Amino acid sequence: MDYKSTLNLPTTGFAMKANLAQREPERLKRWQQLELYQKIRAQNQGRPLFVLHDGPPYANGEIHIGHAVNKVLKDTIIKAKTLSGYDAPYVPGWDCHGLPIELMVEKKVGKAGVKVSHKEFRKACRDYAAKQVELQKAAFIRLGVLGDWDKPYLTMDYLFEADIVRSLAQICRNEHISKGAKPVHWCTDCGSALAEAEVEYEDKHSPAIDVRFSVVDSDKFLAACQLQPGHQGQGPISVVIWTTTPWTLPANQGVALNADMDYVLVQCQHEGQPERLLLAHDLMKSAMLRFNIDEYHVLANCQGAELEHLLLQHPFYDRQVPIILGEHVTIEAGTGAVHTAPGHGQDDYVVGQRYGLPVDNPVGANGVFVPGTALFEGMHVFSANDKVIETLKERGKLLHHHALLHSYPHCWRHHTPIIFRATPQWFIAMDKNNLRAQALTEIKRVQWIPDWGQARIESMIVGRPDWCISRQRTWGVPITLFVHKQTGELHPETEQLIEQVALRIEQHGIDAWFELSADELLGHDAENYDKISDTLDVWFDSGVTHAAVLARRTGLRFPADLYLEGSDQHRGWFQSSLLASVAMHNVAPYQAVLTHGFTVDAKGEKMSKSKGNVIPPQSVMAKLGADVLRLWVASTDYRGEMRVSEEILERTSDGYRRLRNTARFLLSNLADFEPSQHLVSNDELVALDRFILDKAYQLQQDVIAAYEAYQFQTVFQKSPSFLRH
RNA sequence: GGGCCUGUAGCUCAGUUGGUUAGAGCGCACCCCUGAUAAGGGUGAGGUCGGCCGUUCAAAUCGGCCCAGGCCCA
Repeated sequence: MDYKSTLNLPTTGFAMKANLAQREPERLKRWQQLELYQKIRAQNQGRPLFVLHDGPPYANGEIHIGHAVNKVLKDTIIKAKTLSGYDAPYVPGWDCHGLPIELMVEKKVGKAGVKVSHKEFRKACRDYAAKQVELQKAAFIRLGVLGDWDKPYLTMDYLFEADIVRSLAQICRNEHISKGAKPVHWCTDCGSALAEAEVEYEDKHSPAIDVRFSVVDSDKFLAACQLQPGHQGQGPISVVIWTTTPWTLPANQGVALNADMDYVLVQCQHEGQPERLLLAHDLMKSAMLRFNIDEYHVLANCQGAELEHLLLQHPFYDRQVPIILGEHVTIEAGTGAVHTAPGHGQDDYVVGQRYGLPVDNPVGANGVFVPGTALFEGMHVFSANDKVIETLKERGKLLHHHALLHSYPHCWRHHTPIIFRATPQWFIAMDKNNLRAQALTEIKRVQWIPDWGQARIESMIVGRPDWCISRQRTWGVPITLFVHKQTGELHPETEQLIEQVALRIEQHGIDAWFELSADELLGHDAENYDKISDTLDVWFDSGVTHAAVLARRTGLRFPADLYLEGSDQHRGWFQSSLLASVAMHNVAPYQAVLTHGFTVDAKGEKMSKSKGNVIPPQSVMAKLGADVLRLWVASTDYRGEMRVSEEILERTSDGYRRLRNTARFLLSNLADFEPSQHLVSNDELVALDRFILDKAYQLQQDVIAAYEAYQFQTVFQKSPSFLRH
């Protein structure tokens, strides 16, 4: 006899075994064949719009687990919003220009302008980026992320490139652009700027010198040191600086001390003459030893901060330079006083900006002092070292001189020492036309999740220097400006000219600018103008996605409802997007910004290849399935660091099985349930049923509230808890 | 070195304005079931709430210092 029909056995097509690794790809294929994303778009048309704008990952390399976290969070929100009745499109994008791609391509085809033409090089970059996009796209699809994968946005699309240029034009029109100078790594053999990655450190012999900067007003100086009357010592007073680049002294504009460091004024005799020297307390002994001075005593102690703004005499030029304060001054070497040439050093530049010091650059592209440079014109910087030392000696400013072997940046191609050299650059000026203030106003209007994001980005905006948007690179969107050769002014028709260029770029991509001859647009006037050959910082590209995507595509909207990225983007994309958008439209490009933390290992430490604690998403998907990876993301509080390990994923997998089995049990029990026949009205339900229905309703409300607040870990916590009842 | 953030059972998380023996799910141990079976049920163990010092009648919760870690700078 067959008892099977007499028993209430589970009846369901819902398999017990998930077998995710095998079955997920089949399901994804079905979604694709169904054109599921497009169907959802069509069906939800007319519903309230919810725009989550995708921040473009950089198109280089396999995705790592951080990418997975980011995309899964976005996808979860998109799907939850869709279920809540919104039209929630998702247009993924990629960041395609920039140095990392150039470097990869250089390895394959050689340097632009050397082995291949710039045009061929750009073509190779475009092809390379396209391949990387496909690679990452496949991984994102495999993750189960639903979106417009057929029509993503690429910052290298011709139309996108044209819109970048148009955005620049608008920012120009709103008068936020300024031209300035900034020190960059410079190879005098290449005659060009080098990127960070093109610099290699090698040992080099340099002359190390200690130089006197005489105090201009002794009384004022002594008062600042709070020196007791009658114990003031005697002889000239100097602040002593130590440097290994004597050739940068012609560009000196200040002497930096550390505000919190202790300094001493020392009475001593040098070559028979009494004098007083200011040195860092902790470096006094080593300095005196170096100067070969045995007898000395301390006249006064003070902190660096007390000497701020006092004036010093430049050692060989007729100018006075201020004492300034900078955190970069340390007691590692030297005297505790740092000669500052804003045109020849990064730290010097930054601190110089703070004090409004001029960015003086007397050195030409070939490393030779430009005509008009007193004492040194026509000399190459490294051979000028001797002349500088000689000059200092003549004027009694040289305290000591010795040779030093140290690690020094070199050009990776020529293996010759490089210099820092200020070159003309384009900036988005933070304080021109109210940009910083308006950005800060807009920040207050935005909802920051978690809320400390606001303080974080605020302090960054308050403190940041002007945004240098120019790069001297090949694979980037050109700064399409014409500058008057004599006056340095932009062409009066700039706005209209840029639109003409943009139209050409729409047709032929960025090559259209590089191949353009100025007289095509300017006619006879071309001879009076320089056509800028700089490219834009890639952060500018991604910073204007709101213009090139949100405002451009139908079905989207500017500003977006939500931007969602890792917390590093407070300095990156959130900031570049905010500044670009405020510079263009005076408003933030987003209503809300959500950040997630970084993935770390079981011990809470950073993942790295060398530590061997990296968890590739590909292997998780292959072993446990994308849904387990997604459930891990959903179950983790993303506000802080997110821990992942084999064990954590195993636990997640356990949780997944439990959820799955419960769903199967419910489905099988409902297999023969016909609502029209079997539905029981509320007042006929037994108390236990009413109790559980109420519980279920409460849970539902909690879950909806958790989704609204983007707190997926709450959903994950509460659901199994309920299932126990 | 600076700004911001994190630190509650093996794992993931709750813990409301400071107030009784600090909770949940998973895992673990033991037991039961063996027609929901790569399942299910029951019982139980497990925590110096990162550390120290304060404020308070009372601190996981408030304040200070420190430790470990993360992001961004220097």
